[in-house]
This record gives sequence, C-alpha cells and structure tokens, in this order.
Amino acid sequence: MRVQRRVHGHRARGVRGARRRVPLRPQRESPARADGQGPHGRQQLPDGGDHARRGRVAPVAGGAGATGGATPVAAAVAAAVGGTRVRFAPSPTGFLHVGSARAALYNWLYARHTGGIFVLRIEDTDTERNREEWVDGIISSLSWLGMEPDEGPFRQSARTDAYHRAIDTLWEAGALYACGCSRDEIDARTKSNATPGYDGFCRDRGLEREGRALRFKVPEDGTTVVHDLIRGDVVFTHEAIEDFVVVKSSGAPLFVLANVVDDIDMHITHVIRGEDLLPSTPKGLLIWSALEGDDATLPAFAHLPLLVNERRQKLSKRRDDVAVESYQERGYLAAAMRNYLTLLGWSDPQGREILTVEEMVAGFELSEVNHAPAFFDLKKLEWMNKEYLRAMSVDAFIEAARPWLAPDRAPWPPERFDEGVFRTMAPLVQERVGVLGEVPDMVDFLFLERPLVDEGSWEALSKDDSAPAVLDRALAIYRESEWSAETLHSATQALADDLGRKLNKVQAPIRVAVTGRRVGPPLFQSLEVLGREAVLERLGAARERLGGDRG
RNA sequence: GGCCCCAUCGUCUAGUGGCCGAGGACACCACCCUCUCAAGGUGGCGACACGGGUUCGAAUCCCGUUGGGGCUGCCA
Repeated sequence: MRVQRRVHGHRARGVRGARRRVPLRPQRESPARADGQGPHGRQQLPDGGDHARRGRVAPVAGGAGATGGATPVAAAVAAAVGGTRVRFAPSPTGFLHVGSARAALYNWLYARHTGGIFVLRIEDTDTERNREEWVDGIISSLSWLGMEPDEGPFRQSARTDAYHRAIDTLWEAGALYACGCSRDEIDARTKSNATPGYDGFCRDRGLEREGRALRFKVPEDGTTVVHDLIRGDVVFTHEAIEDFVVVKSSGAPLFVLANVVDDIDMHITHVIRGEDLLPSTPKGLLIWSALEGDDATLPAFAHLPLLVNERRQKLSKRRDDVAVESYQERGYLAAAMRNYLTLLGWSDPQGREILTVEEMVAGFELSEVNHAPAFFDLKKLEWMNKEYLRAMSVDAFIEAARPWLAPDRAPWPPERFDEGVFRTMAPLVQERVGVLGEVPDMVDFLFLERPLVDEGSWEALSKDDSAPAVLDRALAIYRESEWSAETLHSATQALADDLGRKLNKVQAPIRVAVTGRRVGPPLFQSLEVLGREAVLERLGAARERLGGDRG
C-alpha cells in the first residue's frame, strides 16, 4: 500500500478554505501592543497557555488544540489575511553566526515585506551546551544589524510544560514508543544493515515510557512531501526515515519536537531557515500531523541555501571567521553587513547592489531566493563597507569611528588625543579606510609622541640614496616656510625640482620620517595639522638615524 | 553507504525557450589621473560542468553522468 501523504506548505492565497471556516476578528494593532507592551517588549510566552490573545488573529472557534492552547487554524488564517508570522530560532551555543544572521535577516525582510511579525525564539533545550551569555550576544548582534524582534525572545527552557503536554498527547495517540536501546546496541545490530539508522527494535516491545527515550513511529509506507517555497516539492519516502528519538530518557524534548510545538503555539506561518534543516523537516511534519491532525495549520517552508567557505563547505564556527561580533569589532558597518548578507542569495530586481533597507524590504521575495550555496566573500564585503563609509557625512563618520579612538583600542596615550585635530583629518581618512579598525593607523602619527617605526618603510627609506639630502633640504625649507598645506606643497615641489626629482620621490622619505609609514593621508595636510615643531623634530630625528645607520 | 539539495565568469549574481556571438557587481590586469594611498576614468581577462533528448529554436524544459554540498546524535 502506498499512501501519499500530501503535506504542503501554503502560500497566503492557498488557505482560503480556512478563512471561510473561521469567523475573523481582524485587529489593526500589533499583538504586542494589544498586550499593553511595546513592540520590542521582551515577554515570556506563558507556557502552553492560550496564546490566541497574542496573535494577530482573534480567538477562534474550535480553539484549543491537542497541544493545549494552540488554535489549529490560526496560522492558516493569519496567512490568509496577510498576517505573516516568521521566527528566527537560534540555539545559544555561540556568537551569532553570519549564516544564522542571514537566515534571521531573510525572516526579518519577509516579515517587513509582508507587514508581518518577526518572532525571536531561543532554542535552549540542550542545557549542556547553552550558555546564558550567548543569548545576550545573539540579541545584541541582531539588534546591531537592525533586527529587533516584534515578539520574544521566547525561551524553550520556559516552555517545558507545553512540550510535556504534547508528548502526552502523542504517547496517548500511540504515535510514540519507548526505546531502551543504547547507541552501542543499535550500532552493533545495524552495522551490517543496508539501510542504517534505528531498526525499530523496541517498536513492538511495549516498554514503559518512564526513564526511556521515546521514538516516533514513522509509517512504514508512503511519503511525506515538503512543499518548499524556494525548492518546490521535496519528497521523502518513509522507508528512509528511521524511528527518530523525540524525547530523551530524561524526559526532555528534542529539537524536532520542541521546534514543532513552538511553531504551532506561536502560529508561525512561514518557516525560513537553512537548507541543512531540510532533511529533518519531514520528521517535523510527521509530528505536526500527529499533533494537529489537520494540515491546514502547516506553515510554508523556505529552505535557504547555505553560506560556504572558499572550499565550498558550510561555514563552520571552528575553522571559519563567522561571528558577527568579530566583524563589528573590526569596524564593518551594520548597514554594509546587512546589505552584503542580503545579496548573498537574493538580488534586487532592479539590479542595484547598494540598497537601503526600504529598498530591500520592498523588493524581497522568498521565491526569488537562489538555490545554490553562496561563498562569503570578504573582498566584496570590504568594498561594500567602503562604499558605506564614504557615503556617510563627516560627522557620522567621526561618531562611527569614535570607539576605535578610545583608550582601550587606540595605540596612543589618551591625553594626547585631540578631537579637533581628528576632525580636521577625518574627511581624508574617511575616503581611505575599508573598515573602521583601520582608522587608528591613519592618524596615529598625530597623537603618538613619536611616529611608530614601520620596518618596511624604514628599509625603503634607508635604501633611497637621496633621502639624506631630501631630509636636510626639507628641514631647512620647512623652518622658514609659511605653514599651510598649500605652501608646504609648493615648497616641497621646488625642493624636488632643485634635486631634479619627482615630487612623489621626495615626499616618500619625508612621509616616512614624519608619519612612520609609506602610505597615509595626503602628506601636506598631514604636515600642516601636525605642526611645524613636531615635523622639524621628526625630520631631524630621522636624519640622525639615517646618518647613524650609515656609520 | 543511505536520503536529500545544488550546478552561468575566480566570487556574488542577471537570465524563466528566440531580445544571449550571455549582462552587471566584486576581485584581478593594463593605461590615464595623481604628493603616497584611496577614489575616479578608460580598456581588458573571464562562465552557461558534460552527454543525451524535447523543440523550427535551449543557459533556460526533461533524463542521465560527473562534480560539489547537506543530513544521517537521547545536538540544534
């Protein structure tokens, strides 16, 4: 017998039936506000309680579902009226990963595009691996990128009652069975099997559930189809799905279960997540059906292509640089990061690369998301960051750069920093740096007692035969010259002419002597800002060092 | 191994059967501009993985091959 269980996600339009069945009481205001809380309020979902009050959809007839409180048709109704509800559900086992950030972003964009709700849910069912500080880190990284949850963060750790109710329901319905096998026992038995995975050993043993892991009885025949907004129908034959564990022997729920229960209770209409979760989706679907008995409440799915490294492997916490926080730390702008991430898998219908948030929101479509994995290309991110940096007003740039000028990060003694001096140089610096972390390198010579000594630069200087003469002449001329960039420029040009050399040749030793580097902001402005006294002193010191080097 | 996903320049992509002798962006190279660097300008290199079909016509549809990836845990 071949049963085709047709499980499909819905487009908003595809659930009209539900709409007809259910008396609607549309609410204008956002659910959070209806609760008397701000849109960004951090509320706790009362576990397993009646959540309809939170929903965009008013309590409906046929209310309490099997899981205790979920309104089975609410999600479908919400979808039908455009009340999209999406969620980002990270597990707090580390910093926010750029891949997760993109998934969050696509959820957020879709929510904004459809005027829906963006829910944040912390999937912390694995107490062994979760750490509280990661939760804060994830929330602040999301916030940095401009994504504030409309609801949440909800924590799975606070919803155990809801899971236990769901587990009881499934158990009583005969969808589960207790399993006493250890991993080793299973491995030993299935090693020689053609189809690996659990062999169903305990399926008919009728074991007591107390103290045992609970497995889901996957139908032996038939298929489960995931209708994916990005990939189309993906068919999984039940034969290939083992009886998976849904509850640990400790009684704690596992990801597939908690995830589904939450999506039901939170009335999620669209599940947008990484493609790595696609293989576990039919399991969730099976649980969903067992719990709800009606596919009408099923959310639509959209499995995003993964972000990969140069070896085209999934970005990993261990070998790749994936923490959003670390990009922030290096001085990437949130807007640039967001823009770049958005373009990794989606492109603007008008072909624009630099987009405002409004433009992204307006043009974003799940159905237009690419199917193939995308390489996280630092080069392009940097280009984009530079574009954003250069597009800022000088004041905004100064504010953005401030953290990198602070005592804990800047290499100079705090008391030597001069806001006015930095302001003067800021426009010149702004158009040269790729990330804010490079700002100190551009201006450190202004605030350091002595310019730092860059080995390569000094080597070049000492190899330049004309350097001593250039320095000597510069010393003489700068002592007399009127002190402005313009006059210093022409005086130095005259010096070059005198020596029969190009200006770009003579400016080099002067730059190294004064700033310690071969590259930096325009030289003559730098000299003007630094001041005659310091310039002459540094020129002299360099000349001395050069002489000494030569014996 | 099994199941699943994917396949256009080095990279991100446009392309939804004729407008494609494949367009843009990043990167790279050359030249110009230039006090270094950056920016800017001009030009260049550079791809439909392969093989079969379907069709008057295929990058676009179908099948297969190859290649890559993901999943395969009492993690999520």
